[in-house]
Amino acid sequence: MKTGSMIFSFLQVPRCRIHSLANNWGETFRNFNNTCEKNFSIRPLGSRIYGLQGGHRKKWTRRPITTDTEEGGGTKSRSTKPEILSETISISSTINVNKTQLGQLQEVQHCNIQEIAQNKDLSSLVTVIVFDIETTGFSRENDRTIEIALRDLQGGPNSTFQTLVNPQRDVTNSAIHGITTQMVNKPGIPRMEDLVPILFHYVQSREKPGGYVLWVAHNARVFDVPFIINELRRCSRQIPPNWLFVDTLPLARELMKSGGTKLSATSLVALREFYKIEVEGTAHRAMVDVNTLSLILPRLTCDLKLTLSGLVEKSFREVDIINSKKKKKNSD
DNA sequence: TGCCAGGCCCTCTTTAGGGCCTT
Repeated sequence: MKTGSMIFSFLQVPRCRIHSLANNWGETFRNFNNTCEKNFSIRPLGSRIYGLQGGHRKKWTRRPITTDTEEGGGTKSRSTKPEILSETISISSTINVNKTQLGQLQEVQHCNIQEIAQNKDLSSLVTVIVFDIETTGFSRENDRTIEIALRDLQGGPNSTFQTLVNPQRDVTNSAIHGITTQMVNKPGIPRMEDLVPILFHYVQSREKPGGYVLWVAHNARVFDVPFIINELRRCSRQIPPNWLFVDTLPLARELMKSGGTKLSATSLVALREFYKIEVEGTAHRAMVDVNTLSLILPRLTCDLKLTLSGLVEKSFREVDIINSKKKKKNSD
């Protein structure tokens, strides 16, 4: 067994001006749970909601093996009361990459979505993670990821994960997201191959025993998921078979088509304006967009009367993308 | 030389084309 260890200080962000988000978050999920069916039991985010802006203050450091988890290790307990947090925080997690464990994970058979969706105890099996990536462009072949952020909607300690990624090439679309070549092309920023085992380990730590991870992103089917698949392939890795994906873009289309709403477009911005969601920070930074979508998701699913089971039924797997590609290739 | 992303959806369509959506 080979174990690689690394310290990942992936957040050094100002925890400030998030009071409204903290309130919205709890309120959103309370309303959502009250309105929707009981089996969609996402808990309100508890005590720790981290700053949403600090893109320029994020810092990756690689250090000798130690653990310093302010939020998650349980060594330091904090109030669960949402509060305005002004100090800069640093979260570190010891990442022990156990290749045997990861190998076992990949041996799990590809899941049957219908069977999962019909599980009576679905909420105890599914971890819902909203995620977003920033990239150097739209091409999954030629472009690279430069930032990744995700939020486990269960909330609680260490419910967010965010880092810049070194693409080992110039960033030519800084005007879109504000991430420059100088910010990511330096030794302190992890390359994708460094990040993947850490990310897998983090996600594994959020999974429920024998459960599934439901990844949610806007335009996930066409952009984020194929992009991630290609990134993993370049690292000789695969999507774990217990990962499912939900694309909120078709959900938005469904809502728009259903009529009775003033939703006029299906972009993330249009949805944010439609639901009157205010989020601190600049759009097109990964964590800001994650927070936006995290607030949109419960409202969107509620409007569509979608339970967790319904959401799982609308999910897709890596193999579905591969199969649809093959299908298209054969029909061309 | 020409292309330079790709899939979904709509319609003035289906033997197609263009807009939307993601960075």
